Amino acid sequence: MSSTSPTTQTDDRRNAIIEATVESFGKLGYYGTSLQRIATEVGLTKAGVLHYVGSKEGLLSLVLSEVYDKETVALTAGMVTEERPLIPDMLRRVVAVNAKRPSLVHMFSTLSAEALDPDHPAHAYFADRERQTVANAQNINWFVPDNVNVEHILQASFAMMDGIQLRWLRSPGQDLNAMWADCEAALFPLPQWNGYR
Amino acid sequence: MSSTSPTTQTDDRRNAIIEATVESFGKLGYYGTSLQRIATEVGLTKAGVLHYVGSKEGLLSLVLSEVYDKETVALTAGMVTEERPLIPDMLRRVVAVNAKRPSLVHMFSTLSAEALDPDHPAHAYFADRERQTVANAQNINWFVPDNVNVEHILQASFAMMDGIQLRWLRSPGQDLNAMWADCEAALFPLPQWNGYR
DNA sequence: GTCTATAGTCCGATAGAC
DNA sequence: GTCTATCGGACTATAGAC
Repeated sequence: MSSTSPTTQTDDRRNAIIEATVESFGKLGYYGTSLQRIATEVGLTKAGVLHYVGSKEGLLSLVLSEVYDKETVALTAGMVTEERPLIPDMLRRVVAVNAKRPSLVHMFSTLSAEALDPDHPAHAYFADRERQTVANAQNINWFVPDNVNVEHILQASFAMMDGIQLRWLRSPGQDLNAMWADCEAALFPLPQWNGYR
Repeated sequence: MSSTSPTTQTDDRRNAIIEATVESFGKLGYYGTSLQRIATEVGLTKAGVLHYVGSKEGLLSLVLSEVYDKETVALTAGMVTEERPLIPDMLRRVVAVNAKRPSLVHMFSTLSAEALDPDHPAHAYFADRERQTVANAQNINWFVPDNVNVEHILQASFAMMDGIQLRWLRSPGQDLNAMWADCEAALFPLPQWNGYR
């Protein structure tokens, strides 16, 4: 073994393909994206790109699986061990992460709408993802005021987050964290949620 | 003048084109929809469809303008004259209308995500629509509890509605009105909003 | 690992017959 | 008003040279 960081050039290509794909899926969706576009972006031919991803659906699998491991799991799972986990606190952290990755949020927003159609190649992925997000969060022993329905507030919160992210992406120059702060004030009004957020 | 209902057959074609387009834009988006698909659906050739709509962008203008007049304006505008307009009440009415038009909601959800991209032919339409929705609602003298920020609660509510409609469309067989009832309970908690919803 | 070449299909749009 | 025919181009994917 002559190299300590193996296949660096191949990995660079892979990463370039992923980056270009995230950008294009966000902007044009899966149907609107062509292999030629990705190829041009990374300086290859169509055949060159296909060598890496096998097919157009391979592009999709690549970006979805790549992102899944790195983002979705770690965030909520990390709060299982906290002593006094607060829902508004968790939501604020998710938003803070997303605020730094607009292109990823853009891709997920575009694909998740396109994938409402049951025939879309990513439909099952997004349906599972929705189920898992709520299910994961419900495994935590949240510290909330009396008479609060945890399932309902989680569902409502994640729905609002999707909607506010769409608005954030539509109007450039806005601060997602600030927009969410206003949402938090509406979702967790202060007499009731004093000490719980 | 020999006919009392003029150009009936032409109008029928137009309506068939609109219906097929709403369906296809929802399922496949603007980029994913082909004139051939619409033509096949309404029993014409591509050239036949182009006779009615001029171009592919004409399809888009057709469905957006057709829907705009009939839906968006009437709903919130009608509450300006009410004596004691309630925000939760208005939202419930909007949801009730949408619950009966899943294909329209589907089209708007898909296109509004696709049109996040500033180069999308419907980008300006959706940006204006977002501005107008909040602006219209702010012209009403809502009856709300003290210490409630009307602008924030409206923005948060419409964002949540977008998100819950995505979830509704993703999982068939759910009742949108029931899903929204849970959201309403979270957004307008009962000690504070007693008598205001 | 990357290329060229090509197959085969589909695209939006136009011209012109009827 | 609807058709056929056609243009020029884009698409995914494969085969095979280097």
